[in-house]
Amino acid sequence: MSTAAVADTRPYHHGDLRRALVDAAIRILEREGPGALSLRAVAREAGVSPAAPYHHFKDKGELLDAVAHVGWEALGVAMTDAKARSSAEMGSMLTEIGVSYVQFSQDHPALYRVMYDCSRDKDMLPEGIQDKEDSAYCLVRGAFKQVAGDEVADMDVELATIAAWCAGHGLAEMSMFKQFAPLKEAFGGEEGFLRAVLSHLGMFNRKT
Amino acid sequence: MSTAAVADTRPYHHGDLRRALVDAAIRILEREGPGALSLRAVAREAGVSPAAPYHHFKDKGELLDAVAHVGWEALGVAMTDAKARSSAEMGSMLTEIGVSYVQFSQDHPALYRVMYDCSRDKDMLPEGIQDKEDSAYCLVRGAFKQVAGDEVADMDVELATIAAWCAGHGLAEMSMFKQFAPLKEAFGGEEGFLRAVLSHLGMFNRKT
DNA sequence: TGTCCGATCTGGACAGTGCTCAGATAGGCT
DNA sequence: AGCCTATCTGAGCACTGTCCAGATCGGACA
Repeated sequence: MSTAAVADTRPYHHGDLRRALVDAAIRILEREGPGALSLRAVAREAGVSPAAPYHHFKDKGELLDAVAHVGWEALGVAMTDAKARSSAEMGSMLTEIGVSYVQFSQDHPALYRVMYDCSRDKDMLPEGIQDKEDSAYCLVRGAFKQVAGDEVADMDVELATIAAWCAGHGLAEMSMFKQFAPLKEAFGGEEGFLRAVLSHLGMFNRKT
Repeated sequence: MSTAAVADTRPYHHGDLRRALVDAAIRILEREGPGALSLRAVAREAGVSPAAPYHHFKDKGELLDAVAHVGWEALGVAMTDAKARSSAEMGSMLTEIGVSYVQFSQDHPALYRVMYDCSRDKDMLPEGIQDKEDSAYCLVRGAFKQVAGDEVADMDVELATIAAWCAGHGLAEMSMFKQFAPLKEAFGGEEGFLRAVLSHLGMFNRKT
């Protein structure tokens, strides 16, 4: 096959295989779930031999890291949008951001799982993900600082941010299980349920 | 047979292999982590052929379900203990339960992960796990009801319980990442950090 | 322009996995 | 005793992640 490759879909030295592989992985993730995400399946989806990915990623984990990176970017965009959308009414900002976070996890459950599973030890992650996660984290903390005002200590803002992030992540994971179906119905769907739960987080410290 | 028929699974000619397999799995989990938990490795650890487990579990997932079942039982015990230990000072009960939950996840991270990963759809879980999870869930709800008193609607208690569970699970997962190391130090270790975060959950709804 | 180098890609191979199945083994029942 | 059934084994299938020797091609250098 020495000629006629010009107009064909694949130029045999792929233009940007790295990118194509990440795209293929995300496509498989959304279509068939995390269980179907094998390196060979990704190569197959990209129309390339099973060994080809190894010229762009050290191993499967590194591919997953790249996928996670894309995920964190998308989540950051969603949360930034939510913040912007709610800036008019200050008090609801945190709720809007929280809802957008959980909503993202519901819209892209497989991708969301990869974002947290991709590496055992987050300190070892390539800085890309850390950055993005960090930037989303900073976005939440910034919102807290705005809402809390000046009378609150920095440490409290920090802890509240962590607490909110944990609550969001926990709610995101729990919402993937179908257990809350009746409650969701009672609150007029997914979003209503999320808002209701979010608004009850304070009860944890209720004084008697 | 006068031992109250404790294990309903009848013993057979090579011992109680079902139980031995679950134990072997947990041993591998604690020793080498979830990545090393293959069905063949479990069989190897139990000193049995790779096909033997299939006479006691339909597939790998069913073994994992059995492992998760043991995990939920242990978690239930830990939380019940924490509740009993704190009953003197009512206000701290929820915090104590929460701390014991997160502590358990830190003490048995691999087991904890299996407890939530073992099945895609929690509604499809064998009733054993559902029961245990349910019973732990009821324990938390009961504590909330005690703390909140009578003036609070049942629905609010329900939502608060869910919120607390989500927060606990989120904190448990987040704490597995090493990112909070400096903060943990600032609060005198794991437990101090947990208590601090837990006590800040209410800030999520701070009014401005 | 022609030649060669190094990055890219392939086919084949290896060990390990989940799972199935025909047969071996050995308790417990009549 | 003799059978029956649950239990266990070994071989084998399709799949996986990973590595390797070689094929192929783009672009730099002559």
